Amino acid sequence: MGYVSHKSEESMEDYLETIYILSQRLPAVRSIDIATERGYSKPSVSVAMKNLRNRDLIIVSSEGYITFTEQGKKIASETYERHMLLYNWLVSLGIDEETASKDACKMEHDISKQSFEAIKKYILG
Amino acid sequence: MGYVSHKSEESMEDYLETIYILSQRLPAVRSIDIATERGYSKPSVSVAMKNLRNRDLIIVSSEGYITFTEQGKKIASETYERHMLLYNWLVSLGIDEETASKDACKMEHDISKQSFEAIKKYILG
DNA sequence: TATTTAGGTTAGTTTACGCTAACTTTTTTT
DNA sequence: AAAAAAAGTTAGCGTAAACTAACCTAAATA
Repeated sequence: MGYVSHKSEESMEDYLETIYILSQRLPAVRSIDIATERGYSKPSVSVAMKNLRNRDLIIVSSEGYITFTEQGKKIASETYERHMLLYNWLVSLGIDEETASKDACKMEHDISKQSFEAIKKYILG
Repeated sequence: MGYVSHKSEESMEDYLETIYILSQRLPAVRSIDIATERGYSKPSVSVAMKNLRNRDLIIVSSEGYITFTEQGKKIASETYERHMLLYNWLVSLGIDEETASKDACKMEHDISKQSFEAIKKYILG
């Protein structure tokens, strides 16, 4: 019945990627760290974490520490890998780091697995 | 005061690109043609055209025929050029046409002018 | 100890952009 | 000429994802 949004998972992937990056930089990741990193309000992150929890992509301890589930880690690391591939490629083409990062941040959500693998093979081989 | 969406102009660019493509295929472009092409309802297109009109990107005649303003044509052709560049590149990497088109459709909105020019130079040179 | 600060949540708002329902007007068909 | 179809509009709905305001709890500080 009625209209069902076909919104992509862009926002979810971005959150997971942010957690992934922060967990390499910090001993533990909390909602507030994500809010600070992304420039979002606490409630925005709180709600987003609730959604990730409901989708079984993260686990939040009673102290508020965030870790991945198997599934969540898979999406996070894949998104990060896409980002780095596109970023490194753009930088190698002479794009400045800030622009390359911004563009990669957007493109990373758009490419199919097929295109990703093809680009990877093309760039690395 | 309050929250202001920082949504990109993706939807607007998509509509302009569709009009651009349809105007190469049809003698004249109407709202209904856009709705059919994109699989959108008439009201969705009607509202979108009102927005494009308000932004001075298109002109709609009293008969309902849609043409570009200078500005609108610029955005439309640039978006289309990005699409074709990315599409041709992905196809050249061995991606099937349908996947290449889908991916290009999304990526075309994401790359900065800088990255676009660099990719262009890289692919064509 | 009292107060402040930090972190998190809930409730309600905004904007974008799809949708359906219902209307008008014009054109086509019977 | 009457009815049906085609094109467009307006009004109101649903969802995602940001926001602020206001609240709670626990830890740090004065």
